[in-house]
Amino acid sequence: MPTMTAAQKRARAKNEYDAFLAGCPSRELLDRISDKWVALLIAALAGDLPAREPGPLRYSELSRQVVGVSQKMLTQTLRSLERDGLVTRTVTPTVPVTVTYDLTDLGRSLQTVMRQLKSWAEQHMDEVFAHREAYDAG
Amino acid sequence: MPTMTAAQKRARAKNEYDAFLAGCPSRELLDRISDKWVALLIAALAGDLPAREPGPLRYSELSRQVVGVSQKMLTQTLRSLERDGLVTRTVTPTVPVTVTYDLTDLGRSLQTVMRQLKSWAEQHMDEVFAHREAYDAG
DNA sequence: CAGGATCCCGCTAGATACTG
DNA sequence: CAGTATCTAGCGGGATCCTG
Repeated sequence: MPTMTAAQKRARAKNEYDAFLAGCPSRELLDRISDKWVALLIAALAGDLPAREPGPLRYSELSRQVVGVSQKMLTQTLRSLERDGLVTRTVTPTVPVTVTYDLTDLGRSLQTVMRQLKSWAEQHMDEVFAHREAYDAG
Repeated sequence: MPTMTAAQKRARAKNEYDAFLAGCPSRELLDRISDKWVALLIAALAGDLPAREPGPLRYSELSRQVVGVSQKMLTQTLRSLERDGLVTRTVTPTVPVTVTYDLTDLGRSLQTVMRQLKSWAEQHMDEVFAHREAYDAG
């Protein structure tokens, strides 16, 4: 995520600075949390996955649960979540070293909201797909 | 948005097909609605902006309210929303032609959820930014 | 007015290889 | 095990010009 999007730069240049639409920090955050892997990692850590209880997970466990994530994106996303205070990273000096990740309270509060999004998707996807087919047919 | 992400292809290739994490339709939908302009357009059409009531908006009104969106992305995003049954597109044969966009009931139900996300961002951004500074300092 | 068609650039996800 | 480093291709998205 860039520090400032082209849209924001343009708005700034034109001196039309709209709080919600362009340069507002909450917009930045909205961008952040609507990231693909962010959503999945938070769900995974919250235990919001079939056959899993909430609790800390190790790096390798995460990479197994979040099917399809590359090492690069996993590390990168975890770092950004840690930076934002949404997850904790705990290193246990065993050999080899053990690293676990867990949600913070802040992270859990976010998860509550994210869960609703997931819920909406699950409830309405049939309807959306029906619309999509009708549109493509017409 | 691609029909199938690289992650999905990989999952399919490995025959590890996880419902929520890889190829599930609800995942696709989550991707869709976490789009930047989708969020903003829905908010705009819902009237979830300073000094605006809900109601239909014209193409040019949208492009003015959603600061920074290009014509291409505006059209593209509106089309996809229409295809998914989230907005309606109404053409009135005046000269020149008048086109208005409005949320459907489905779109409004989504907006309810999106609003929560926005709300979360607005309430917790200070905390997140504090974490961020601390992290960068350390 | 409401777009369609093109060109083109920057970013970034992803693959691969390496390491404490 | 839990990452880091490097390279590259692909495409999202912006700018620009054009039209019914």
